[in-house]
Amino acid sequence: MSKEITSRAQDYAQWYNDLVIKGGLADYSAVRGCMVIKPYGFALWENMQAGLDRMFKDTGHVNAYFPLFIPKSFLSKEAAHVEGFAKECAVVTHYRLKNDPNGGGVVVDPEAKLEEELIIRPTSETIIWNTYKDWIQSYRDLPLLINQWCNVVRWEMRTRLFLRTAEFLWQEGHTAHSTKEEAVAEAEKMLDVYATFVEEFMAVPVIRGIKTISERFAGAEDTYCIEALMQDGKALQAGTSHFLGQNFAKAFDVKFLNKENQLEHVWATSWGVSTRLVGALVMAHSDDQGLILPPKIAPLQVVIVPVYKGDEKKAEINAKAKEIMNQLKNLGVRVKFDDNDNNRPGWKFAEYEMKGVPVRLALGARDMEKNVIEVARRDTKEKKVVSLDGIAQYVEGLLLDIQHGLFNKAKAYRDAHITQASNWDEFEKLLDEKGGFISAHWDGTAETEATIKEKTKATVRCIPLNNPKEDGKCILTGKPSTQRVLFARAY
RNA sequence: CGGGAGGUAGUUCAGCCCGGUAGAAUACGUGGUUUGGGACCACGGGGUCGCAGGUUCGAAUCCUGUCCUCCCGACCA
Repeated sequence: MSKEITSRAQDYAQWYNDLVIKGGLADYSAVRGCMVIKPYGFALWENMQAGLDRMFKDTGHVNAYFPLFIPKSFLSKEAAHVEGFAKECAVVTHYRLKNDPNGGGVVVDPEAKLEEELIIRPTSETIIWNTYKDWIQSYRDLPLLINQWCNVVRWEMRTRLFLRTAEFLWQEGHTAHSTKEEAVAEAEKMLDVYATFVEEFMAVPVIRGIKTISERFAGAEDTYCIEALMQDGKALQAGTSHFLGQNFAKAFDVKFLNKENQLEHVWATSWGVSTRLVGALVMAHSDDQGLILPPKIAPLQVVIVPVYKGDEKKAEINAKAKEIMNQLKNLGVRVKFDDNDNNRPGWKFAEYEMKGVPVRLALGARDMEKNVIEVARRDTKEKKVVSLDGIAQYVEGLLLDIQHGLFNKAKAYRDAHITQASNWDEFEKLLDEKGGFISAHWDGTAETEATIKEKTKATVRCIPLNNPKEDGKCILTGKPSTQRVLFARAY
């Protein structure tokens, strides 16, 4: 009762906020644009980190850590890069405080002005390439495949929990290669890692694609992306991978001697996903009762709720519940036995639904007599009475079913929301009435893209990889086009 | 950064227009009865009313400034 959630139909944005706050994922903080990630939300992020980190290691990457502060002069070395980030950088100008002589607490000590200001990293290309310069001499030093897990700061005008905050957590991979082909292959490989992770762990289907020039990363030659679709029909960029060409190598003078003993600039990539993934997860699966989390990354996969009638069966029920908990633990299932006596079963049912725990087991005296247990799955709300014999294996299988069920449901929704538009009226109508991705011809110019954005707020989300060629006419200008691209309104 | 709304008990909010002892529900603590979809009774603890100034005999209430949040826009992962 005290934790009612606004329905999606009533106010989608408020629904999302309610889930994040009432589901215990995060809190607002005293700092503008910054949030506190609470233990339950952080556990989600940790599970994402664990899955991704394993995949990075399996593809030959190692972790390192570079400074939070970047000398201002570094940022200006790559023209497009500065352009892209200059407007949203936090700058450190002083290094000391002192007591206010007027008694107003502490003030910045004007004596302690930094000779060169430090930028709090919005991303680390510059500091990393400045470092790589010293690490790379020969083709034998390549490829250099490094990732870092860290926080970054981008001073955003308008923030939303997880989706866009001034400070956020992410990983950024930065690699150096001896050939263009190898660097492009790396960028594509990491996009594939992201897509696999998001689909298999988060159960969120994505479209792999390439960004248009106006949407690509500042300083990149090509930006690859995975785009997901949220339940309100808006697209969300879930991860990006960039082929940086030799832009940063040239800006920071990073050269290597090739086998022919000639100096060449190295080829680069960078790629990242952030805590934004938590937002994507929430919006992809959840319903009006609360969160729905896929088993593979749910902090808690199973909860066991005991149901008593008086005290006499209590010890017996608890003993059995603990036995089931241990069986599940032995199978590697993240399980909790909630024997808290302060809340009644009904309260617990609602609470764990809000928190999105995939499977709930309820065990009472009636069940004990019949050697059964009630199994409820969060995604479909289906309840079933199942024999206690082999219950752990049953639950293990059910978790897999739920994982697949969530993905299939999200994919069916996504596929049903990729619609072709053949003329402008249809295009606008689809955006307003149906949402989702609109597959349409575009003349390939930035001007047209900008005009469409101005008129409809929709942008080209991506040109899908392996996009079929097809002659057609631009939806706006009627000029010739060789392929359809995906438009959508986006987060 | 523009427009709108808001900040009072852990939470949701009333009180503010019209200045005069800070309230409700819920949550929390204790005891008891309960427990198959958000239990009930009794007693109890808890708020310098976002913060800082000002007006006043007196400010949650009026004035000024400032910080933070939400929604809509411009910008963006």
